[in-house]
Amino acid sequence: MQSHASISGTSKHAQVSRALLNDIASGKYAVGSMLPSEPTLAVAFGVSRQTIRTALRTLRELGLIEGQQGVGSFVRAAQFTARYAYSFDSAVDLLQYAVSTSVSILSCEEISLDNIQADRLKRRAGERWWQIQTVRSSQQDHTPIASSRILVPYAYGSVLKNLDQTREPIFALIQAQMGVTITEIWQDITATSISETDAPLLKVPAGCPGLSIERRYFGRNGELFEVSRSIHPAETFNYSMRLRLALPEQTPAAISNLTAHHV
Amino acid sequence: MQSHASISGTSKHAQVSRALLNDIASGKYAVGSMLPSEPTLAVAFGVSRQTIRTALRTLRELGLIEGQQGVGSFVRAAQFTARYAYSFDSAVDLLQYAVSTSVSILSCEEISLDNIQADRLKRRAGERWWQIQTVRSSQQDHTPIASSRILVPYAYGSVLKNLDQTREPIFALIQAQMGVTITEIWQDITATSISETDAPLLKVPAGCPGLSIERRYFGRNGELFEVSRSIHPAETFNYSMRLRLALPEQTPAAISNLTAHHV
DNA sequence: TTCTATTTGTTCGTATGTATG
DNA sequence: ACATACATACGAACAAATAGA
Repeated sequence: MQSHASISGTSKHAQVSRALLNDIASGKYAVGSMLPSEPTLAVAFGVSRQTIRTALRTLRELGLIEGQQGVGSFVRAAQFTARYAYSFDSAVDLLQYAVSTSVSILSCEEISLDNIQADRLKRRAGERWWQIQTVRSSQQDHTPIASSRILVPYAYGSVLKNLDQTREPIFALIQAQMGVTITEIWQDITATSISETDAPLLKVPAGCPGLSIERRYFGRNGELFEVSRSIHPAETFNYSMRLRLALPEQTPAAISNLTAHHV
Repeated sequence: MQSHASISGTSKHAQVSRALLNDIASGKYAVGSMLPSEPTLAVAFGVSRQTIRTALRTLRELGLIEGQQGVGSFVRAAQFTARYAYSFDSAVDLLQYAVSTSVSILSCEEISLDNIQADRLKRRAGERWWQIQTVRSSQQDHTPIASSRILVPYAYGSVLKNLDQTREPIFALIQAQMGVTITEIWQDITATSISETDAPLLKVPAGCPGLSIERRYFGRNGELFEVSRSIHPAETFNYSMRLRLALPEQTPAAISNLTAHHV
């Protein structure tokens, strides 16, 4: 009945995502602005809403857009260009130091976000989250390495059971037990003065310089799964990484989908 | 008409992908074997083929299975090892703050490595290098952002001519003028107390917390092209990055280290 | 506060296209 | 030629979240 033929060799959704990719790169849809609604795009491109959704999913996987239920899809980034790439294996590298360290859980409690927290997380004040406080120390000499404050949405509280009996990081527990995938981590590194509350935990004088690493773990659709903030004493912690020049062959698979659909 | 109810809160395709994830991990579907066909799975799970496809796409994105048209879906791996990649465009991100800042060159002189420097660079003491000292400030309010000490091998001294007239980072100059390619960057981030010498440059009291970023630029054969160390005042500088889940096809060969070393 | 319209998310059914054996 | 299997596409409906009246 309908013409399902691929006119130019590539699929319709690939053509649509390619067109939108260009529109975003060219600034027609600026970063931060909203895309037209899916039904609108469907009419504009002359395809079904499902096809539009397939195209938008590609852009979402590239990190270019983000969909929000009840609101729309907004542009997150104009380009996905990788020249140097830093990659790591979550279990091995991200918490590599975990193997020679031990964690003690100071507290694990239900909290309501106050205004400051809500503002920082871009959430609503009063939302219920779990808050875990831990101190990580060296297993050899028991030197404190990090004081961490971890926030987990209330709905994921079940992963916190038997927390002291597992050695896995919480984001790994959420992935395994809740069946979700963490696709993006935002990491902010700053230097701070170690606060009065952290100083005794880290066994250093208050006011000492410390390295603060805040991480936010996001899922496929931008859901926030965990927020952690760790304070490390300056003398005992060094964050080092190696960045390698990314070869052009290593472009994301989704892009090759757009250009040459079949090899 | 139909029962679209979410039984346990999560979507059906998420439940299906989770179930298949377990089946693959448990060995019910061995690596190299084929999954049942999509219609078969649809009947088995009591969902539509579309839902099965959504679940299979998740597994495909995780690199666990691979679909082949006309054949079926193969199991590629039993376990999902997450790999996150941080990618950036050298000019945009690595020195992104350069666009709204200005650099003043305090000194540019020839030095001989002393024992401490030689040890840190893993070079011989007495080697001749160029040393450049700069201060970077905001163009708006002239707030100091970074005090940098940059070392360049004596042989590359020619790129330092007219240094104050260019806005490009030195590693880019070396690449362009010496015809080499920087393939690897090592980056170490630590918190320190701002020293007596840096404090006046950054217009902060000595002893304040500061973020130290040391970078080493290597060529294809491991040649060291540049070493830079920047000290940033804690209040004005925040090193943030976004790590995205890397698709298995990409497999960037980068190595990273996250270490806690003790003095 | 409640109601309503809008928008994305999910799911179903159905049909056709394309690659494989 | 034929059957099988995945890939693509359309239409329709409901669910959930949101924004505004």
